[in-house]
Amino acid sequence: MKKKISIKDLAKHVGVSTALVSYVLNNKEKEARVGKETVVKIREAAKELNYQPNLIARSLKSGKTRTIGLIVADISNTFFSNIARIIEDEASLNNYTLIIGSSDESAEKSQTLINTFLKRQIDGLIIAPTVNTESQIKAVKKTGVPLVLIDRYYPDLDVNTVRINNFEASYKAVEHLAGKGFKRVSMIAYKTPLPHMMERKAGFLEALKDLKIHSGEDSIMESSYENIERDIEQIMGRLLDKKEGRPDSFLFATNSLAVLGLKEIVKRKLIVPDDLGVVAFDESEAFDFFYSPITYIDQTTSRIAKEAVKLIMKQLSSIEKEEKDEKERTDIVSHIIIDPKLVVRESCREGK
Amino acid sequence: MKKKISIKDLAKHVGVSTALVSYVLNNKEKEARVGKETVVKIREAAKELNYQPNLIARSLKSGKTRTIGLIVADISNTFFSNIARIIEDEASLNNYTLIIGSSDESAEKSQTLINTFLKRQIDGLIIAPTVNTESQIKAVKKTGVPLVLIDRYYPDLDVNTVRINNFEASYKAVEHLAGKGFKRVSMIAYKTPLPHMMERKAGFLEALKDLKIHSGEDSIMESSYENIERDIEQIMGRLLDKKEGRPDSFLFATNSLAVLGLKEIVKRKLIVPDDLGVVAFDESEAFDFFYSPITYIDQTTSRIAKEAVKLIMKQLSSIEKEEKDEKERTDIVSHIIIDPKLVVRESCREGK
DNA sequence: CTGAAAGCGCTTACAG
DNA sequence: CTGAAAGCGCTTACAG
Repeated sequence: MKKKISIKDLAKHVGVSTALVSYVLNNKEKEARVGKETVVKIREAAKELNYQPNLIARSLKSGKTRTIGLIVADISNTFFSNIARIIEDEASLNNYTLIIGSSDESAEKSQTLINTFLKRQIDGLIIAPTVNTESQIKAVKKTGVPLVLIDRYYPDLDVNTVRINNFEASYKAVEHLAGKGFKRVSMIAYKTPLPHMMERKAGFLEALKDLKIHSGEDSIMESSYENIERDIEQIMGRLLDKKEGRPDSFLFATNSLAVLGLKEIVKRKLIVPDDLGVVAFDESEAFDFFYSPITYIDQTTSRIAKEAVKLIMKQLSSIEKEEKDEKERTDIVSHIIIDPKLVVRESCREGK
Repeated sequence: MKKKISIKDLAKHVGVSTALVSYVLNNKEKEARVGKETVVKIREAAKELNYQPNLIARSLKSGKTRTIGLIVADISNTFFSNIARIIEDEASLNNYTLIIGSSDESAEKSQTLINTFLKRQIDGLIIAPTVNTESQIKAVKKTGVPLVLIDRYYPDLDVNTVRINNFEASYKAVEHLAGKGFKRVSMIAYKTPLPHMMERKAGFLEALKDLKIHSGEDSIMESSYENIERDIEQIMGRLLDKKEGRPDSFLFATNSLAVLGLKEIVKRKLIVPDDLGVVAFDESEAFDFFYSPITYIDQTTSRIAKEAVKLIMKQLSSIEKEEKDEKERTDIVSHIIIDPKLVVRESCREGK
């Protein structure tokens, strides 16, 4: 292992002080009025010795790490990995690096990740928050670290958010199904107090009422996060194997729910959309490949990601400005609410 | 923004030196023989003031960041996001944090990421290398940073790798197709000198020869990485629209190729497996959802990820030991080659 | 135009 | 049992 070379090594090599090396390598030779020849010599030495600055040292000095933390439920879920990818690109454009953590919908893991990231002095934090993390979010907010919630949020917290209009999304989905002649829609959702999910359910119920559709007491069925496979199997079984009053269509509240639900439908050799109409939230390659491509609610992940990074950057630059001007911290909170798009495909053609 | 509190603040608050605080908070009170009461007072103060150590400072001192860098082609690709997820979990078990970058198969981006990660003093690097990055890998190796290549590799480089037996995988796939009576197999692959892809092709060709199958000069068709959508459309068009000698089955060399290829098949209303047999590399939710679930070569992403982290940890602990003993660095390179599993499903039932 | 020095927040060998 | 001090690699105000 070759020892890493430092600014000190460079300084010795050229025969100047470390200060000069630092100025030159940060292109501040003008401000520091460094001699031309010295500049050239330092530059050459840096190249020759393949000098790589130690960003850890710089961070300690500057108090900035140029790192953004991203906490999602599960980075292997397409929805989140798509978002992560765009966030990575946007961050990189601004010279920020991304560190990623998966909370698995566990408040405990979420707390661990938040702590780790804060101790690592991240400059900003983007979170898709999990159940029971309201106090964690509040605590982050109190630290003053730029923060944006994506996808999910807490309405009572005065924190930046980027999300879709979930109520509207569900409403539109039902409207669409109704328009196609479906009469007995069931929604498959998660059992959780998370507001984004509550709103999806509320929009669904409101639409049922307005459109005078209903599907009895089973209109919304809920799965846990922990035992999603078992729960969906059970729920879909109960609904699909009904002798009477079987739903003629489904609204799935996430891509994971849809994927598992569709498996149950296929297992029973029921045909979409002839026997059952289907609309799902989120995207999934699987939706394209189902024999009857699934109509879905596009959350436009790339917009969510871009807006989130933009909000982080905005906060970062206002902090910088305030530090310079020694002004008090002003705190402007934004809520970016994106209009959901219903991407209509084959899975809910005219019902029977 | 509340000022972060440091070890110095704690020391002042309790009325001791920073040294004691550091010892206590690192559970080294015994080695340092700190007084019992002092220990208690320091612990309480730390809790009261909600002290969070600055890991950047610790890293600067220790030279270790407890960070692992992961560079893949694209984190939004299921194959890589699955791997990333397991690596995250394994790293976390060892108290390491993950930073992730996507190279987009570009040697330039790869270099930028490598540089950034090295400057950030990562303790280990896991890379799925891109074309023309052989020299980059060599340079990383020279720095002495623990390194593991996954999925792809360079045979001439003396660097740790974790990968499947690609030759064998293709061979098995063709064997399977042949066994099901398919007689004219085409492989859809990437045009790239990357060895893992070359071997997939070589295994394919060898199997064709051994099994006396052939599909003329079009047995292997190659797409670029850059224009994959356009290329696949063109290639599949050329093969599928043939008047004579149309392939009766396909081996797709990655999940992305398969997904696009299947779209072309569907577009032409050709039926899998009646008209065409299909086997693909990698997993994809889409494979489960195709009306005829796709037979695929399972790369067992979780094993790849776990072995990769294990190799990093092994290097890390041997470095530590050597530092302590002031021994010379010994350099043991491992190649973990995982046996591919063919997961047989519907997409290549008995051919006609 | 250039150098010496302080300091970011920690850790740790050393002295007492 | 405890404190003063050096040092990790950088940046930057200050003095000359």
